[in-house]
Amino acid sequence: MLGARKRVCNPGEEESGLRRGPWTLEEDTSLTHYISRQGEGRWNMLAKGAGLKRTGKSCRLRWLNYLKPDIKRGNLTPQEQLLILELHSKWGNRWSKIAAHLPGRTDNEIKNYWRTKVQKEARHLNIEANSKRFLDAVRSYWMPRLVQKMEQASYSSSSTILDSLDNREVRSTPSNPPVPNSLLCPPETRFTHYSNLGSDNSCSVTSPYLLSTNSNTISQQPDEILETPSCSPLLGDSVCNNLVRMGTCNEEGSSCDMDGFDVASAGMGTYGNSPFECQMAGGDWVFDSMEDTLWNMDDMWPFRA
DNA sequence: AACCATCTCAACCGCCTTGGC
DNA sequence: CGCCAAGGCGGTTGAGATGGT
Repeated sequence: MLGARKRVCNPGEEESGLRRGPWTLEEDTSLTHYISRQGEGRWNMLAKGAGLKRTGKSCRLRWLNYLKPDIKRGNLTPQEQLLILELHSKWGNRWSKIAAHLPGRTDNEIKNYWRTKVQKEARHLNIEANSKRFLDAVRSYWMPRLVQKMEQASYSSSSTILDSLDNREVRSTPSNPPVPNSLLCPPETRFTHYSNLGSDNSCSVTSPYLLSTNSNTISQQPDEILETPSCSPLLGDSVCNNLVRMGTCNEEGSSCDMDGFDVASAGMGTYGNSPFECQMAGGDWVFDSMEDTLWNMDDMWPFRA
């Protein structure tokens, strides 16, 4: 991990006597010890009490984003990425709200992930990151692959996905090229190609996911998708189990209820009952572009070469 | 080896909300 | 009601790490 760093306009102490910039080990220790004795909150008082020449805000941020014991380190798992994508599609840049559904992850981390990975991908595709177009592309292209990878990991290992799925381990190789659609998922999560394009360039399908082989832009009805219930059988037991382990699902009846969000709606299963409306939007460029960028940008999308 | 470009992410900024008075 | 302080949140920055040439 990168060391503590910070833009330092005026390194060291300011005129006010307050320190800024990277935290020292001593400061971290003082803060941690003080909170372990006194608890969190009243940050300005806490800063004084701990003998820190920092603002209360700075202490709070340091604690919540870095020092808190339950903070999870390391790459985001496919499950976590999937959740972020879907929750962001539902809530937008409500980072703290999204983070609340990812145990051990901070809003800052998720925000950074979105900016460095997702927004960059959108730029590559020349799509506005928060646009419906990009959301459609994510849902129909990125999410299915995350689900596929979760399933693969579950099938291939008795250990947890969380343990085994470092993104760097799932890179495509010459023997693991972009997968034909029919092989993308286990049967229960297989995508349905859409067809029957009408003369008006619209179509409708019923499919757990929509993966175009004829490279059309896809749109869908977010509300319908987001209201679909619970972990469906489409998701597969292994993935559900891992989501339960994450605290994302509850075990009873494979129901995933998270303050209105359910994992199935996170592109993991019950798209199947929602009719999709798809429209042509200028031909092949989106998915052609995705093929170019998604498969070639290492570590950017989870299934990259 | 040196240089440059790009990426990562900790930390700050400023605005908004909340709660106490 | 208004005022103020504290906390919370999203946006932004930039130092250091990393990769490419």
